[in-house]
Order: sequence, then structure tokens, then C-alpha cells
Amino acid sequence: MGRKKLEIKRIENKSSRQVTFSKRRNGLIEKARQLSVLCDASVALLVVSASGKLYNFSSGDNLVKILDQYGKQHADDLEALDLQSKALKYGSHDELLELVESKLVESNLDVSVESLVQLEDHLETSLSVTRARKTELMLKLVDSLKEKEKLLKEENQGLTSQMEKKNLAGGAEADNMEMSPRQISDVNLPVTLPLLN
Amino acid sequence: MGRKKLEIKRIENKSSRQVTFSKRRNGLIEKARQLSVLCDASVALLVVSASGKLYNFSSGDNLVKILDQYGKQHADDLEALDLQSKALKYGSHDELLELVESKLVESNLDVSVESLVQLEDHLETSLSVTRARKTELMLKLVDSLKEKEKLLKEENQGLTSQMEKKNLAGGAEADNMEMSPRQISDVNLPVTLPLLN
DNA sequence: ATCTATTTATAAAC
DNA sequence: TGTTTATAAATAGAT
Repeated sequence: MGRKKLEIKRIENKSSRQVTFSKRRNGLIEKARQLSVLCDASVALLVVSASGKLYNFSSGDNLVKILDQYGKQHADDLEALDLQSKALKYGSHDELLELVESKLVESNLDVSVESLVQLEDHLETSLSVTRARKTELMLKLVDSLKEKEKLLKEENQGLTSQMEKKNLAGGAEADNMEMSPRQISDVNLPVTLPLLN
Repeated sequence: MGRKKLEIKRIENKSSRQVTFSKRRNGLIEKARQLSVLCDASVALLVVSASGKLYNFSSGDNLVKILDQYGKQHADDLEALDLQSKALKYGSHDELLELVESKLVESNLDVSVESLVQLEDHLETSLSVTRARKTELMLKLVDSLKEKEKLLKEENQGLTSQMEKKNLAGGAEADNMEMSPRQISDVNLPVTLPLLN
């Protein structure tokens, strides 16, 4: 809808691509808003420009909830993410800090509603990225816990065999102590294998 | 853009709301597609109707990647999700099963491209929901691993004190065995506390 | 689902 | 970016 009919294929001219991106992105977000209001629907929209800048819309406060419904896959996949997402990850944080700083400089009066709305968006984005990072680290935690478990079991084995030697060498003293090691070790084994790969 | 100007507020008539939802949803998805093609951008769009049906679009195979950037928060929050999402979660699975069944009944010829595309969408949704469930279970895994660790440490402590008793009672035999327990136990302690709450 | 009168979005130019 | 304007697209209401 413009002076000319536009074919739907990548716009080669960088400048017009940028202009079109800006216009259509706004249009798309507005349409998403209208749909959510008119039809009482939950809508979440994420747009990442070729340069890695991120824009988003969500009806109500539902973005996080909608995303939850769509879950989070294994962190291995995070490592497969391309450079763009890395640029985004760190870029967003920097932008956020700059923005907050500039807000602070502006003192506490005279902060427009729009800039607060924008700030809210940035914070929301930052929060989300932080959550992704948290998941990644959580999976590392699982690995480290498993490693610890392995080491503790080895240690245990060593202690047990030492015990046996002593028992053979030094005759049987009163063995009425706590429960036997094996009884404890295999309690609470979770059903893990089908879930983690 | 129609015979009359439409105010952007909830459409009260259920029937026209449904019709408008269907039309505008298609329009929105098409616009999202165009933006991604024209401007080489990543776009992810999720729409959940008031009745809990879910529709989505994503440029390329990027939905999952884009969602990864937005992360997944703690599974506790899953439990805070509203009824709509529950309806969605199980509704989608049921629908999926029905759909697959109907495809099977249709034998293996005569399956249209559109219906396969639709099936793909449903499978994608199901996969995503499954991933959310996986994350939830993963957090349970972490808890269980921590519990196991605690028990192993207790067991260890018990063995160590038994050892000491024996040593006091039975004189010193050759103690040139493996490394000492304490050295093993505290290796690889991950930086966990700031990450999990 | 299809048809059109209208409204809206937006391409090009500035 | 923001504004303007001619034109293409989307869609409200009707069928």
C-alpha cells in the first residue's frame, strides 16, 4: 500500500530496508495491539532487526506467561545460537545501563510517560535475557552436582574398603552404628534419564 | 478498513468477535511474514484466542531461538499460570492426538500440503509444551541431586567417625591409601546460591 | 467463504 | 526520524 506495489522479497537497498522496517514494525505492533483488544486475545510479538535490536509487544502482562507456555529447551542449544543473539544479549544490557543512567541524570522531574514506558520495555527485555542466562547456569549446576555425587560415591567406596580392611585386621568391635551405607545412597534416585537428553 | 470505522475496544457481539479474530489473525501473521522477508528480520508471533486456541508464526526456524533469548523462568511460576494456559496445555495435546488420528485414518495418500503444514504447527506447539514440562522436571532433578548430596555427606561423616574409632581402638595400620576424604568432598563446589532464587 | 465499500497502511518523496 | 500524499491492502458488514 504505497505509491507502488512492493514485491515481498528482501529489500536490497539498505536505507529503504531500514525505513520499511521501522514503518512496518510499528504497523505490526499496532495491529497486534488491536487484535488483542478487539478480540480479547493474548498476543506476544517479538521482532529482532538484522542489526540485532529487539522490539516486542505483549497484551497485558502476558508475555512471560505466554513464553512459559512455550517453554525453554536445553541450554546446549543456547550455545548453538548465532552471533546475533550474543550481540543482542550484551548489547541490550549496555543499552539498558545507558538508559537508566540518562534517566538518573534527568533528575526525578520531567520524565515523560513515553520514556518510562520505553524503560519498562528495556527492563522487561533485560529480565528475560537474565532468565535465559539463569537457565544456562542451572544446567551447569546439574552437571556439577552430578560430578560431586560421583566424587562422594568414590570417597565412600574408599572409606568402606578401608573399614573392611580394619575389620579384618583388628577384630570386630561393636558395629551397632547408624544405618548401612547402601541403604542411604540409593534413596531418592530421581527419574532423570528420559528428561535430560 | 471496512464499511465502517471500528473503535478499538472489545467487540461485544460474540459472533463478530470470532469473525474479526479470524480475519485479523490471518492478516497479522501475513504482516509478520512480510516484515521478516522484506527486512531480513527475525519475527516470532504467538496468539492465543479467548477460547484457548493457539496460533503462531516465526520466521525461519527461529521461534525456538528467539524464545531462548527470552528465557524460561523458574518452574514455580508455571504453577501460577491461569486456567487458560492449563486448558491450552492439555487442550493442545488432545487436539494433536485427534489430528494425528484423523491423518492416519485418511491413509497415506491424499494428504494436502495445508493439512501437513497445520500438523507441523501442532507438533511444534506440542514440542514446546513438552519442553516447558522438561524444565519443570529439571528443577526437581536439582532438588533431588542436592538431597542425594546431603545424604552422601552424612554417610561419609558416619564412615569417617567409625574409622576414627577403629583407629583409636585397634592401633595404626598402614594408612597409605587414597587421598583424604576432605580433599575430595569440597572439590568442584559450584557457585550456586545466586543462581537459583 | 466471497463480495465490495471503506478505512488503513504504507512507498516514495521530501 | 517525521510529514505528506497517492496508492495498495486490509477488512467490516453483508451475502
